[in-house]
Amino acid sequence: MITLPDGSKRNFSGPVTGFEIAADIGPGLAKAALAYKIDGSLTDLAAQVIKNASIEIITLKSDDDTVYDLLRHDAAHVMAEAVQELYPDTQITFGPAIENGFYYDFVRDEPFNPDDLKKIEARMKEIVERNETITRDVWERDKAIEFFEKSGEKYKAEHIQTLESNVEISVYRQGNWLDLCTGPHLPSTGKLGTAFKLMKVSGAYWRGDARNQQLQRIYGTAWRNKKELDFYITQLEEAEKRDHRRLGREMGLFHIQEEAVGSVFWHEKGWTLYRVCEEYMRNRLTKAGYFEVKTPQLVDRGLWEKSGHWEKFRENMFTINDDDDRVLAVKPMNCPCHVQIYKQGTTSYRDLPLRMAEFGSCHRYEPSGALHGLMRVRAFTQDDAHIFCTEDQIVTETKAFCDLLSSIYNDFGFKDVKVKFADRPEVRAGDDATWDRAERALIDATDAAGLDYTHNPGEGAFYGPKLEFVLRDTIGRDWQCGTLQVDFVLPERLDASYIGEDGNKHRPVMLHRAILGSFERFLGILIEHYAGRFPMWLAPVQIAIATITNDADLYAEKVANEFTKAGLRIVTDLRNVKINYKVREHSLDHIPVILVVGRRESDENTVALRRLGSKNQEVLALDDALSQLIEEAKRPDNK
RNA sequence: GCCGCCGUAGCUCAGGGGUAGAGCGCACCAUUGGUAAUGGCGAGGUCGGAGGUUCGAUUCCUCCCGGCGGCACCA
Repeated sequence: MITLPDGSKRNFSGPVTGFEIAADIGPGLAKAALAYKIDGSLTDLAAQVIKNASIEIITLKSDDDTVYDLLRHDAAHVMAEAVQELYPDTQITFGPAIENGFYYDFVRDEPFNPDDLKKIEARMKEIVERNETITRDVWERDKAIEFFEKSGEKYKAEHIQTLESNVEISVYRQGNWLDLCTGPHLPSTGKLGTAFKLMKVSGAYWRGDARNQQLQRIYGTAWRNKKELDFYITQLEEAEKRDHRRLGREMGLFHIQEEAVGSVFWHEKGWTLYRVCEEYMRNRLTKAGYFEVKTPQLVDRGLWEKSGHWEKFRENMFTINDDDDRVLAVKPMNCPCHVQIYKQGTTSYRDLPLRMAEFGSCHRYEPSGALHGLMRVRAFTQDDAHIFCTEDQIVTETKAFCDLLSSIYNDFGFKDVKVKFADRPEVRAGDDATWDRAERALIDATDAAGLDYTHNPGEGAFYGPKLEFVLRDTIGRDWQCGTLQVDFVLPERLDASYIGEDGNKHRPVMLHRAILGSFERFLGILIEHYAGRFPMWLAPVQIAIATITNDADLYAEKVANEFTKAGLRIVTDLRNVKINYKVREHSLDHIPVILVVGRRESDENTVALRRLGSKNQEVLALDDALSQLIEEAKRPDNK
């Protein structure tokens, strides 16, 4: 007895395959069937159902994820078959479906180049054309190992050996090619269709470990039809247009050059954006009870040895040998310096919590391959702060921090924020009892703050567990920005204390926390989030005042003066070019508002207001435009 | 750091063993115009750097630097 998704039932006298069920329902379905689900688990069409079950036939029209996984996994196999046909000296390893596509990792002495990709893609299409039947066999473990050893597939053989002994060894065959694989797969290579494209070659380590051999990975994308493929390609092109490195150049925000790899040259407009964010943050922090400090860039290695950084973070630190044979490190973090400020004088329990903030300029030696525009730099500024408090205060401080953080993300236009709880890593400072306490405290605080969170095991900082705050941008990408870390270790190592109610010395707890993370990275995210079209309060230039003819110059200057006096950031465009040209230029510059003034406006004391992205304009009295735009341009913390 | 690709004008890119070309931008001239490109004219390049092969290298080879895409890394 088989139950279909619509609730209807069909009887079969004995075991049947998915294909037979589909055929029983109708020839069209039999032709379209790709795989089927038995009681929800995806299976090859050729597999049999032997008991009563509810089943669902999967076709190209079924639920997206399942179909894509099938197509993409098959695409990986077809690609591997093509590669081994073209380059017989190649070994296969793994080739899964991934988001938007697939990849396969190969072992081959010669590198694959872009020309090879074209050839492979063409061969893949031939294999689809051949419509090879895909069949599944179950092999004995030893036989499988022997087979792969003999055919020179060392990695496959090695992989089987690492599998648990009770794991079924299944092999999928298509034409003359076969692969060790758990499946499921399409019934034949023809079902893959041709809506796929090979995208790029890269290196990848065997089992993801940099100590292992590096394999050659070929990435591809695969879709249900050409239309979807084209849409995806177009999307990639659109994403490229909002790339912050491109917008940074086009909008004159910043640049990076080879004499200062990993460091940013902020141009006037970019620096304006930066300052707006910094002033906004400073104001929010002050209102939230923080005070601001500034600590040295170069600090003797002795302090880093005490803090544990010299041991745990040495390879990421820039160091300098001064003339007196001292070794100084350019600070990669601000925490040890903050403890030094904390330790000046004596602290009473009455002083706690102390919320010490710094827009701390840090340098870290990041691996060259990791550098990426503003997103990953070697010189950056954190919106860093350390809250020195008692253990009892962790909960309220955490809650207050979470509230502050969501309010700030909201102001920047990020509504979707997720929280991850990261607990003790393998390499850590402090004993297990301390970690138990720290993790307990942070979980309690998180619960008290009413946050939903997911677990991120083993990803805590070396000195304590942390909350990671992940925001999602307009095009659905996730960015980890904020963090809150509970630290019982550093106060101990650097001997920070306070005098308690009982008159004795106690250790404070340190909460390390950041909201934006680094200004550089956060601005990169903002640029891409808004695709350069910033809301008024962030826009480096808020208003362009453009004249129609020189008759309006005097009036335009008067308008400009009014807006400048009101603190708005404007440009005045009196050039002798057509208004169309001016509108185009300022629109391409992503200036949110263009005020056009001509003879008419000059006579009537008005402005013609046009917003970025709109073709309409609105004529307003100058005073009205002024008060309206002043209101719109207010920083959210001043509203 | 590793693998692959790339480096030609400010930007985007073409070219290719005989010292370079387009579009946009920029400068200048004309044009004073009503909401996303007015027309003309001109300047601008040690072809990433250093070696090598060659009569001759921007072009071919080697090394270095940097960029891009992945991988690894990301307190």
